[in-house]
Amino acid sequence: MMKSKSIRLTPNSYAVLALLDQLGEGTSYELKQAIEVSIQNFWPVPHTTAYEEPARLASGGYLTARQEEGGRRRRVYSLTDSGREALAAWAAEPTASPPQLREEAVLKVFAGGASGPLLKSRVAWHLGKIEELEGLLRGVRDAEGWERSERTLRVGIVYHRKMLEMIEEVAPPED
Amino acid sequence: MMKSKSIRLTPNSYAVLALLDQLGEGTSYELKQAIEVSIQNFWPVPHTTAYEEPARLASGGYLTARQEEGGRRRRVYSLTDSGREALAAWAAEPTASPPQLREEAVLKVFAGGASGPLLKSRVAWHLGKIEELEGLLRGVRDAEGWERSERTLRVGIVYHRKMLEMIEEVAPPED
DNA sequence: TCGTTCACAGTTCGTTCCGTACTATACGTC
DNA sequence: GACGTATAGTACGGAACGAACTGTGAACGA
Repeated sequence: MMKSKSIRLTPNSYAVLALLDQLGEGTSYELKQAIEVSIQNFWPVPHTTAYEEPARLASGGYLTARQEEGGRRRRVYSLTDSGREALAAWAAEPTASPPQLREEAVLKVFAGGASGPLLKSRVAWHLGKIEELEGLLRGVRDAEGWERSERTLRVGIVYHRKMLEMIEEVAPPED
Repeated sequence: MMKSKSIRLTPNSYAVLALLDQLGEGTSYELKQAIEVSIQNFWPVPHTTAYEEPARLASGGYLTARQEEGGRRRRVYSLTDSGREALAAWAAEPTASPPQLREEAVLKVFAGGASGPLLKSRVAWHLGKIEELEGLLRGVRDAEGWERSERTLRVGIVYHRKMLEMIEEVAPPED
């Protein structure tokens, strides 16, 4: 029984727990990669989270770490029972904080910027995103244990399509 | 000429500058209120920003503060030329960081939570949001100098409609 | 007219988040 | 076996954040 510091679990914590739950176990780097093909699109985190958060979680007793043998001797994390419980309890609550949107572009328009150029690159960006997600989707489709990523990728694709529709509605192409 | 510390301007800084530009001048509390009816929907900030950020901006020479006479003797902020310039320069750049979406609910689903209840309250939330924004829109429509708020409110309404469509598409009501 | 209450206004503070910039390791290539 | 480079990982400071708290003034009843 190791004594574990009491830490506060934030949404970022649960994100890491959920990812590790899927992976079974993994290093920070693997976490980072998993983030990129799964939650990044609806729950953005900087890559340092994949290094910092597991350490925090381990100190709280939610993860165990074992050292890899060869090579870089990286730490491989996996959930403890306590971690699994905490994750399940959180996921089971049917409440969630409302979605947040951060749109620097709209902020610029609000500040008096011209919307035209911003919109143009925004459209391109959404199109690129859709392609990217469809690529990831192809890669993930027949891999075992990635059903959840698949679902979130699909949601992502629909989301970006809707955003394109929105842009068209609020600012019909002039020319 | 006061000496002013060199500070880094973040999107939050520009948010405050833009608001003050619209208001002409204002106290932190007025800023806070303005935030709630304007940028909060596409650029969320905690209310403490309305108190902390103006102080930071003033220390950097982008705002001036004068003391109110009676009552609480609150500080009333307004833009300096430097502040106006910085704001204009930022707004004129046609680039913006990509939009970010934070969806705790999707994170929960990803973590194995049931989507049903989450979706239900989400739909209700979007509907409420639409009503709220429409209310604000009515209030703002014929007020002078609120054209920008109006525009962003319209975008907000379309946004929430699109989100409702998205929910319907990815999770058609079962019963 | 004093005290109580309550909504409004503002502050404090510790933690978490975040991005930048940097360092280190493995592995291929010449 | 040095060199380059893609991959992997770290350090760190400042900003963002939210919880909890404090202060202020106006309304009201006693």
